[in-house]
Amino acid sequence: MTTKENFFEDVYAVVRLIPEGRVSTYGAIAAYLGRKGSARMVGWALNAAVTMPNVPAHRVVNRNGQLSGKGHFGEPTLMQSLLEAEGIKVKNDTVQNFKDLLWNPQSELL
DNA sequence: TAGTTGACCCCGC
DNA sequence: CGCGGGGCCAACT
Repeated sequence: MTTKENFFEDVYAVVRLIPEGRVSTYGAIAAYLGRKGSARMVGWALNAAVTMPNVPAHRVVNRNGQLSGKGHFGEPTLMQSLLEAEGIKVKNDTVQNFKDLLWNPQSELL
């Protein structure tokens, strides 16, 4: 009763630690949790994160900087709106200057 | 119970 | 340089 919930909570914790105006990637979070290569699980956790308040899942994008999960925010424009509201420029469902805004838990939290 | 899908990523052809 | 397949772990049907 603790395994999966622990994994979910862990993902939430990292996502919540993402600074405002920054973005992270599934692979980075997955690697930080030890599920390196299992980035899909991070996506699953974030899917459940929709029901979790205070979890800025909109700050989590794929390795390409694209808003992969924008279609899961209820409205396809919500994710982009939230990112732009934080000062992040989004164009064509892709984070501009993504490389510079990328926030890596393994490096930043270290 | 078993099969398929999924907010992904990497390698091979 | 473009396309396809495999790998990962868990949830859904």
